[in-house]
Amino acid sequence: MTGERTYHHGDLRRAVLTAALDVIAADGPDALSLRDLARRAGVSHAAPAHHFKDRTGLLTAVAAEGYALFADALAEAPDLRERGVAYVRFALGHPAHFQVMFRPELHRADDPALLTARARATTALRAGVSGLPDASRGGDDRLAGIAAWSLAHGFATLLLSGNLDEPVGGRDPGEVFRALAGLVFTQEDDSDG
Amino acid sequence: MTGERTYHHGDLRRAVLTAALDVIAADGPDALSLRDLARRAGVSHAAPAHHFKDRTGLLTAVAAEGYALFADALAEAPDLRERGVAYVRFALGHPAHFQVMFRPELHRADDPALLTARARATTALRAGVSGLPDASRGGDDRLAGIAAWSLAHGFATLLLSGNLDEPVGGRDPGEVFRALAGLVFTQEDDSDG
DNA sequence: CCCGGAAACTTGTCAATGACTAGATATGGC
DNA sequence: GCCATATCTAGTCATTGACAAGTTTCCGGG
Repeated sequence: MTGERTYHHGDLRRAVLTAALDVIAADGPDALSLRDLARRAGVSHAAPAHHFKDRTGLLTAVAAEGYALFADALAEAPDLRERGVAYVRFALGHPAHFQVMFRPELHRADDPALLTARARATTALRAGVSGLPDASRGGDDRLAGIAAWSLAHGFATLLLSGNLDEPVGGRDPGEVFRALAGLVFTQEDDSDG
Repeated sequence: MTGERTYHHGDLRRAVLTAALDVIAADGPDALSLRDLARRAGVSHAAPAHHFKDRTGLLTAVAAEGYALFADALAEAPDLRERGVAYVRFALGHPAHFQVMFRPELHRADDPALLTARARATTALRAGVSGLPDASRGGDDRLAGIAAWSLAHGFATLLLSGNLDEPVGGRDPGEVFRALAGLVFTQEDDSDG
């Protein structure tokens, strides 16, 4: 399978998508060039457009795939704190997806696949707020949700942009976030430990 | 002064910088084109390069100016909570600066002006952590600092990307953040109210 | 078997851009 | 008044995204 060049690539869509993730993870979405991806896949410069329409289409596909994976990752977390840990781990484990997901100006806002996947992720994200102990909520679920999301998102974002390199040191970021959450949301009991 | 076209613009550097801020605030840094800025300033397409070297140079200048303004804004805040409020207000009040500041891949990392301004902002940012009541710190200043920064940065970032439009509604984001901080850092007394 | 339509891919082209070079013009110190 | 220099112009090149039109392969119906 590797090396056979027929007129039909076989799975050009996946190949381009994967190459795009490599480039984005290494140099950010701005460095993405359709023509470069075509070269990597060994096809003509216009071939990718057939699968993604244009650059925005490709990035929209990346975002949609990202939100789908994100929703899965969040759904596996048992409680709010672990959801936060999963949030951070996803950002570090899928930096390309994550970066593109939270840059709406890169997307086709009305793409059906994107909307569906994002809705699923949003649901998974909100699911856990009611699990917070009362003392931490201060009686306002919505505010607590914003706080939790902001904390996880800020931590993940700062990590990805290299702004927390020394403070975190070599420690596992997931663990650091667990400590953060413990510090910030006064854990009285919650589910497990 | 408006309309006089001499060979020398007068203050092309400032004019290009200001135009750049407009474009970035409206359409993000990706939409920035040196040639477009030149057109807006009424000069030839290569004129901006003389002041900023290249696109990266311009964005580096934006980031440097942003960090300088940011440091000033943070320095005026009396305590940690207000520093967070100032953080959020800065992000919303200077969206172009803020966006560029936290996208290191857009900068010339070794630019002296950038390094100086960022160092000043970092100092201002860290200054307030020791002001936290003990119960909130959990004995770890560094962790509390990360928590505070993550919360403010996450909230600001999510706001700017349009992800908190409905939850925040029409309320003043600074006020919302004040509430967030009160919820998250169990305020026992702190300075003012 | 083959035939026709559709999907996948190629080739060619255009306008826009960033970067670079060389040259023209104004400015300010002396 | 004069010259070094900062500022700006004009011209060029390679790269890119987008689009149009043509070519090759695939696949299902007859």
